[in-house]
Amino acid sequence: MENIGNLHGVSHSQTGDLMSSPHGRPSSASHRNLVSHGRPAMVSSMASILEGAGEYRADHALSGHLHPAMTMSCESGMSLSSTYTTLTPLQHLPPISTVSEKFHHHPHPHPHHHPAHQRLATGNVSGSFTLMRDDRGLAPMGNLYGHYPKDMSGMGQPLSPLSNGLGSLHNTQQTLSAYGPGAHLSNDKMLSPGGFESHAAMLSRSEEHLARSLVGHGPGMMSNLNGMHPHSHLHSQANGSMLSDRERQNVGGGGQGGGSGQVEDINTKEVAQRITAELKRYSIPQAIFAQRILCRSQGTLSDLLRNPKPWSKLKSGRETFRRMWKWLQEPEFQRMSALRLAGE
DNA sequence: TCACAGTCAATATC
DNA sequence: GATATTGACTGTGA
Repeated sequence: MENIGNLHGVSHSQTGDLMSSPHGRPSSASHRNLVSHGRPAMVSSMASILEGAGEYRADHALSGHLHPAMTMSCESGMSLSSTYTTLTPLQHLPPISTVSEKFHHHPHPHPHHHPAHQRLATGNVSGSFTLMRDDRGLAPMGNLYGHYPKDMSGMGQPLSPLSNGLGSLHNTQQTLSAYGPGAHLSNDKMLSPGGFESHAAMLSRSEEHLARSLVGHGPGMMSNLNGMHPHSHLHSQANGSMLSDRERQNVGGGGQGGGSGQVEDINTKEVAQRITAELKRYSIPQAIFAQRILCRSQGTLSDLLRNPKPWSKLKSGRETFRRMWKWLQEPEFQRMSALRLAGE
């Protein structure tokens, strides 16, 4: 937490909103500990990042400072708006029907509110990181990459093995420079500003590609997804605010943007495969990802990744896939930040 | 009331 | 330690 948090004065009241687990099952506090486990040696780096996770929110204050979008993920329905800019309250993932609603802190008959749990913000996938977050995110990232030397070197290139578009996403990472004008990057080393521009074009293309591959419908789809257009998307990224465009669109678009409802069709199998690949790539334990990004348990994530149901057959479960999809859409840097922040 | 979907938590397995 | 499996629970809709 570092500095970033301070920047945002926002606190999410909402925390409460999402607090309860979707089903309100009586979970015990223990549950929240999930996060804590995840720290394999391999993931040491990640672990460091995620580490804080264990204590959800005692220091909520911190999180409060964070960009709302980030911190609250789960609670806020993830929808946080992700915005690179702090100022723009954008959009959001539509409240996940399930989660968001359920998370509403209304007095549940069930005792299970695990405050801790729910509060944990899981990353909002939607992303929303503001520039400031860069610092935080980056540092950890470096560690992560440590595991993957190759990848690192390849920052310029698609980090991910995924053939389709993830690579592009990764590239986006380079955009970091954009995000944070160098300011705090010192520690982050890795992201060399250099590649960013050169990759801009690539990014745009790749992202577009990715979106398509993941989403069942054609172009129309994209627009539906969170209201983002591949093209606009790109531009913004180049500027370091990739989300801003989308957000704007969402905002303007109509309400829902956020998403949750807008996506018509996501290729769940593809998303599952990509998520699996990304988790492996960065040595991110399922438990961590599930908890922080999806607000779900490790078992649930494992099942979803291994046995993804067709989008058409999903109901409330779509929300979980949307979150995964959203996460994939984020630049690498943001993804990591989300994991980390959520943990904090 | 019942069936189903989604999830959790415990446990087994790798 | 991480992941996969599974039984049980809860919410929703017919």
